[in-house]
Amino acid sequence: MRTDATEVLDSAIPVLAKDRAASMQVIAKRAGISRATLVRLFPTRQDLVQAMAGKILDDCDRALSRAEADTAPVEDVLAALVAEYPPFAQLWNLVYVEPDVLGVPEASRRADSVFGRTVEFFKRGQNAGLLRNDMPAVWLASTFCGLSETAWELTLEGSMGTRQAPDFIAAILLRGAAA
Amino acid sequence: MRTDATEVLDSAIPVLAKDRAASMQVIAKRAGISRATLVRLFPTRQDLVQAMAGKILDDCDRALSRAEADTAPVEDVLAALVAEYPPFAQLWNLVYVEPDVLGVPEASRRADSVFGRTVEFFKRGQNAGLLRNDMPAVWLASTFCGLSETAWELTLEGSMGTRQAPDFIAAILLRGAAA
DNA sequence: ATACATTGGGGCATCAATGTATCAATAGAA
DNA sequence: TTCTATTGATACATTGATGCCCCAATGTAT
Repeated sequence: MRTDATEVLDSAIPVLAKDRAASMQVIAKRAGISRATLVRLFPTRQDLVQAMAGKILDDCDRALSRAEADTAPVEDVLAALVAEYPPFAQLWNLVYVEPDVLGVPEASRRADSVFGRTVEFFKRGQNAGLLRNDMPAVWLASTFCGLSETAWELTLEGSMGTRQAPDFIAAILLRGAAA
Repeated sequence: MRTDATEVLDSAIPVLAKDRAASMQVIAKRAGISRATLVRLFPTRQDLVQAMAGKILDDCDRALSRAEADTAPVEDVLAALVAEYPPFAQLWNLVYVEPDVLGVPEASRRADSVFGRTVEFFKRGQNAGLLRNDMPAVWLASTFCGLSETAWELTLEGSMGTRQAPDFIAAILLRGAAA
């Protein structure tokens, strides 16, 4: 039964989200494997963290590419992007904080690139008249990522259902919390 | 020139926000003091972190007490609370993540209490008809804290002015990002 | 059934951060 | 100026995580 590296990464993400200083021991236990096997898959902690970041960035990449290519009305494209919020939550929560990522120029550059594309997408929303034009797109993109992170944590914690999260993000993002 | 513990804490907060694993060495340097002095002020790392959490919780406490006692229209009270967003951003960013806080029952209990009062305040906003009633108050309170964190990070990073932050939070929180 | 590959467990050296202690330099009050 | 308190610098032992290695146990393919 060969262990699947991707599954290990998936189980490691919420662990590191809870405690960024979680030891390899703890991460392995949560993944249901021994520390030895974990080390075999990811020789150093940096390798693990960067693989995680890589996976998250890949997911963001795919979602953004779909959004960029989509020719449907901007509001529909935005809804589709919101439906794929988890990697953006993780981008905000892990990638953009972990020193092992920011310390490596190449990984850091890639993270910036992904976020830059997110900003561009929100600019497109502004130009289409869907999003407010009185604040820079960077703020809007950050709001999206931040809301995603909030929703993601609420689901991890249990006070929000996974299926409710996209609606929550879309509702607050577009209309806010006013009655 | 006796070193002021509060100033040290204030300078330590953004450092730990950037890198939660920052060493005492780094924290001391950022505060402009030697590691020896830092250790004298806070004998263990736990002492430092808990003092930080204590200060943040105190600030939240004060802001909440003012909001609870304020008899002005709810929208004005909310605006006043939003104007004091930093401690809530830090609550979300540091207190609610640091194992050295969550691990200590008393500190953890206090954090929960503060957040509980925040939720109560948003319930009040719902009952007054100001805030939407189709989602639990916990979601709204989390949204507020999350938006505060986003705004705070944007100011730390430099892409948002300190004076713009409250308006940003209030605008998104109430009306969202739609045009 | 046999051979091969992968895992789990344990031991061990290393390293960085931590916590503790000491002492000279210096700022501020008497 | 003198005395006292506080700081900065340095050294040291301890601790916990890490990275590396080996070997027995287990699973898988031929």
